[in-house]
Amino acid sequence: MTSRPPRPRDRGIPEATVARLPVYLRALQALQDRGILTVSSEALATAAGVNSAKLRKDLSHLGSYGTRGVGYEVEYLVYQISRELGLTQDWAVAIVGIGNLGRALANYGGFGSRGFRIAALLDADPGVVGQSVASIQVRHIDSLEEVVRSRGVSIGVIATPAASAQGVASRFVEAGVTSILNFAPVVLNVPDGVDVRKVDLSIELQILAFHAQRRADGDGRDARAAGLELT
Amino acid sequence: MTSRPPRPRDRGIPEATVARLPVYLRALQALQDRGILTVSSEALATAAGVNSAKLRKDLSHLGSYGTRGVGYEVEYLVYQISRELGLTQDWAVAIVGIGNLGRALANYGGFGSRGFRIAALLDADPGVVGQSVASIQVRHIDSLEEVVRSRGVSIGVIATPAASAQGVASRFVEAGVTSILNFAPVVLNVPDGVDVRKVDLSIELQILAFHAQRRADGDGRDARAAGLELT
DNA sequence: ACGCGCTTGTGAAAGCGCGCACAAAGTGGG
DNA sequence: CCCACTTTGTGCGCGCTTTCACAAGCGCGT
Repeated sequence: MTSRPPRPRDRGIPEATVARLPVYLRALQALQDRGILTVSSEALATAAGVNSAKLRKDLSHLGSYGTRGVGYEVEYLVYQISRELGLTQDWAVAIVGIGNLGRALANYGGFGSRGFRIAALLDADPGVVGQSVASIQVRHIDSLEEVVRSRGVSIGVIATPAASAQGVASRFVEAGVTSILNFAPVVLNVPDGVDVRKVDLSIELQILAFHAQRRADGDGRDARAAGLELT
Repeated sequence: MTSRPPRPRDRGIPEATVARLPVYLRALQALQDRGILTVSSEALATAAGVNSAKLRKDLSHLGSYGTRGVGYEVEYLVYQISRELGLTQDWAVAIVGIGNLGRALANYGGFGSRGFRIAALLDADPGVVGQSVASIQVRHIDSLEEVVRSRGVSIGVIATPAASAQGVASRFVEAGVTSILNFAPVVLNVPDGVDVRKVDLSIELQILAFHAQRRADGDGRDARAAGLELT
């Protein structure tokens, strides 16, 4: 709107677009690894599993980074998306709950290369505290506040059992963490201004089951015929 | 029109609603554990973290299971949602890739109680094959087809490294599995009719980082004013 | 029996996201 | 220099989602 020339990108990037940028970024990095310098929206869209028009519209929210008749320069686009997502800066992450899931997260290589640094691993179990996971020593949950402060943790990951999750979340918030990724199957209660994202392993399975059942129901008879009766 | 009284629910449930039903179900089961028999849309909506009007509209797609002036009977609603999601039947799940994530999934108690049964664990690593995880013996990936057939596996879970995911997916499809839950950070290529859902641990982190950066940008100064300077 | 208060179920409106289709813009060949 | 070809960026319409607001319905107390 107002100052357009010096500021091509708009601050209001649609949420749906934000959710896809990491997918594009990953596809672009894969292309980069293969030594590809330039890519068309069509090719990138295929690699990312989306419609090419959607891809172009998504990228247009960041600015006009393509060249008509040519496509997008891979390296440049990687940089622009990274910057937009905030991956050019360093994010200190603390993981609470070092069970199998916590270990899986700690060992997940993709973090380090994308601007995320695991600053601390915390657990309540004395048998786990002191162990070394992914070359990081697990500390007791009691030191959460101290760790957050001293290491500048800005993102908290909760991989505890459901019963402990709300308590951990509250302590994170109290300590000043405003971004939380929650793997526990509970709805967290946090004040405004705190951003919580939830990843729920079993919800996805249930959605799959719903569709599978739906397919099975319409199996044998025509799916459209089933839609005819009733209403 | 035809058989309406015995079949009040409509087949066309919006996708957005389906994605929320598991959340309602979990909230309801928590209420049930606390001995609560009846709940209003307002209370349930709060527990599930959604707007009450949205909740009512979602439930209305299943049928009229509430009582005006009173609310919803918890037990009845649990049954209705479970049935709609297909959780009253038994789903055999095979998990491929028994690393930390695969173990976390195998040990995740929530599955068994919700209609999902882990029918098999598979891995390519000879060092892992033969181990017992969650009281199930890990078998070699080569027996995937045999296992799917003999155990009636209908849902495949991929928890392998990215490089192996597409191969596993193709084998699942080949073996007749039409529902796949993918934890590997790649876009899977599958034929029409196969339902793939993706859970990506690092994408969620990147979305959090975006919002955190956004908050940080507008910090101190007015958010709108921040849009003026720099590039 | 009746009315009052509470809660559901649902029209209607507003908002958002998706994808088509095309003009604008750049490239390369002759 | 011009023309044919390629690919981006986006206006537009459509359908899905969310939210508001309220009529309809139910139970309870009197």
